[in-house]
Amino acid sequence: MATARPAAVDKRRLILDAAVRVFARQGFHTCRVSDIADEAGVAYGLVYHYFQSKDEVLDTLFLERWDVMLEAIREVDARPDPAREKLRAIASFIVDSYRHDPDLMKVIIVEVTRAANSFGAAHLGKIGEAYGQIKSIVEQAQHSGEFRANVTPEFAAMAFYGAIEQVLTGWIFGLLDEGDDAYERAKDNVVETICGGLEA
Amino acid sequence: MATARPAAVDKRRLILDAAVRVFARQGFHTCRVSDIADEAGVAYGLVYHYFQSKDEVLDTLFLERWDVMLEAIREVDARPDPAREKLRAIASFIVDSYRHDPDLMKVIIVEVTRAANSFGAAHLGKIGEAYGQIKSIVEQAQHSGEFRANVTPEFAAMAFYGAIEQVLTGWIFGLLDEGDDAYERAKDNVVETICGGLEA
Amino acid sequence: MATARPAAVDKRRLILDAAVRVFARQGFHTCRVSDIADEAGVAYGLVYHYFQSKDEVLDTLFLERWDVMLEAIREVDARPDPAREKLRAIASFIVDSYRHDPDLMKVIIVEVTRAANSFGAAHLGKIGEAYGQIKSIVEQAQHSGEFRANVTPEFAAMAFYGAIEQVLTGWIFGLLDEGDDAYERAKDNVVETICGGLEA
Amino acid sequence: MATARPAAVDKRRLILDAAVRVFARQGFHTCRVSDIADEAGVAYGLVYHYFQSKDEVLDTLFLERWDVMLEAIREVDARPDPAREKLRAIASFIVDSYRHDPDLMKVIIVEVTRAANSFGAAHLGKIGEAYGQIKSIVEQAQHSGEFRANVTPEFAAMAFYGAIEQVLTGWIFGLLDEGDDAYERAKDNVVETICGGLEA
DNA sequence: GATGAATGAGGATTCATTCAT
DNA sequence: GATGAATGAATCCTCATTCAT
Repeated sequence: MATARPAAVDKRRLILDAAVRVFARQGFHTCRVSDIADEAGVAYGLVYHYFQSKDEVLDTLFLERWDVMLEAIREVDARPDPAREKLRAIASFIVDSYRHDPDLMKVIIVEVTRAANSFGAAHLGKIGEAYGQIKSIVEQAQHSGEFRANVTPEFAAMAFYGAIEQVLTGWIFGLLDEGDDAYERAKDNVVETICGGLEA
Repeated sequence: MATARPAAVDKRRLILDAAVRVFARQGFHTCRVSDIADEAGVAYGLVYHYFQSKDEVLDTLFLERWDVMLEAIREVDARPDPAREKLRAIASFIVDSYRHDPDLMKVIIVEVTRAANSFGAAHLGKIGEAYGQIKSIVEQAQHSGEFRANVTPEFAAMAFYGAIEQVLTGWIFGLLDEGDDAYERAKDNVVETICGGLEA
Repeated sequence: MATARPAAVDKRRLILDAAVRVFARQGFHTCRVSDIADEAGVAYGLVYHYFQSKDEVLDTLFLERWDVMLEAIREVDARPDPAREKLRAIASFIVDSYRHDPDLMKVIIVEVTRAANSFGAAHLGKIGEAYGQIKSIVEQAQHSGEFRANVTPEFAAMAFYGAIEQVLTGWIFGLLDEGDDAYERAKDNVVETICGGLEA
Repeated sequence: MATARPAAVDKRRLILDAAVRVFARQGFHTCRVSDIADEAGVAYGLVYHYFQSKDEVLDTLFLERWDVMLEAIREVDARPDPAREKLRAIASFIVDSYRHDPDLMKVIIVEVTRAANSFGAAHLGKIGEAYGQIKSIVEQAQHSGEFRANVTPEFAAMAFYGAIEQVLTGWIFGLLDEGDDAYERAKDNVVETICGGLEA
């Protein structure tokens, strides 16, 4: 998710990057299109040169990043590893995404993934794809005997994703301690909790 | 969470109940105050006779219900049961809340609990109380040896709550099958997954 | 302008007196009918038992007091005194009215007399009666030779009344020093200025 | 106070000029922002493109004009003329302002200067500056012996300004005859009355 | 007389979007 | 590509007034 800018400034990219900061800071609904333009240092008419609407700016940010994640999950799934390793790799990818660009992940989670009534609804399909991938990993593990079969894969996928998202939300809103250690521990803990269970 | 109305109609209650339906159907931000009044069959201004603002209507709905849940969790925590039983009782309470009044739970989750930028922020304290209770249950279980200590209680609380909320969200948006069987299975599955782990 | 209350509380009077305080404190347009009722310690429906509207409360206050003033001016005019004495008596009456009940005079001046677009317009006739009385005094003095005839009586009346009202406004808004001395000096100064002129 | 418009229409000026007509006709509180926009022939939102609020439109009109007047008074004060001449020049300026643009002066007096509870309060400082200038002229005249010292300069300033404003108010509300003759006479009469006094 | 629940008209303001330059 | 002036739809809230009790 490198946001490297070409030497000759790409105004479209400039606007997208500015939008991430503004959405993260003020929230999508609270900010004005002109706030994005100001942050990017361009006239706000230019936003409409590159995007059809304010919505499309967020849609673009979400899809760009979510597709990278879906691709990463697909790649993980293709590995010959045990499910526990795969789930750990996925959790790791998501946590590292947050570590690398917390603003972007905040926007994606707060404004899209958890915004069930607005953008969440619009991107239900894309979001569901991720659940589907995870579900498929669990399914395979149940067939192979690595995982028990007493929990439906659909359910397990929701629990796994829900647990991670809740932890990120905890970081985003200061309910959980952050830092490199915390990020690494979180990766372990998700897998430990969901795969291994809390019980002794 | 009986919404039984006294024989002599309580207009305030009428408005709150109407608001649940309208918020669930259209979303908080999309509906107009007049939609609530129309749904309740009262005059526009009466909403403002009983509530300071549109926000306060949602705040009231949330707090009414959330306090019931906090009380239920406290009651569960006071029992001499193993943590697994306690967590099952909590999951059970939340799932039954959804079964009993899906509109209200939809509103609470979609418009408050997951609306991190608006009402979620306003009620962070109240929401955090629930996390704290769950954390405390995990903590005790770790001390007693019922739970392993390799996961922080904070983290476990987030994972547990996040998993349940994600499942409810799945029902709310039609990503997971619903029905009495599904509800009962969900209770087991949450506990099974978080406490017992997915692994064989 | 005694606001003495009968032993058996007269609620209508209670409301009028409360309205004076509320109008003076918050202004007519800024206060609510319920503010008046609260100040009077009655339910706000009662205001509508005694008065047709919020406007009528102010109308009543104004007319009550203004009629007293018109009567006083008529009485002064009937005296066999020189015009200077008559004008002094009128100025004196107005200043003493302010001294006796500054809230009431503030309301009358700020909300009626100077509120040309609202109540001032409604009571133009009554207000004009006062100008007419003063004009008549000047007229007589010009005929008798006490006053010069190089200024129209209409104009003189406006100048006289305008000067007094401006001074009261100065007190009301803290632009001029107040106090018993200031009040007495003001009476002299108005007459001194308007009748005698500033010039040496 | 020429309201001449540049060939290329200045919409901001268009809106201000329209606001003068609308405020004069309907009063500030009675008119809607859309009335101003309609009168100016522009879209509703354009008013908010140039001004923060409806209030700011009136503030702008007042300050534009009041500053011109303060400057005129300062210029008058700098002359080596007798106080009587200075006061006459000031009265003259105010009367001519009214003659030149009665709507604007009506708005300034009715909606600001005499609206003690709303805009008058907001501009107390600016209004007070005018009183201060006049006071200073009187003060100097008392030192030089041109004026008697038996009236405080503060008081004299209030009387002088109050007399003029009352006369303008008389014109505005049809209580005094208007016309070029009346305007000229008024200038003389103010000075005659305040400086020379009514007495023979 | 007294209460206060119930009514509903009225208007400022925001801001995404368009478009002429 | 860039700019920002111009557009106008959409809605929350206030509060005077009515009226059943």
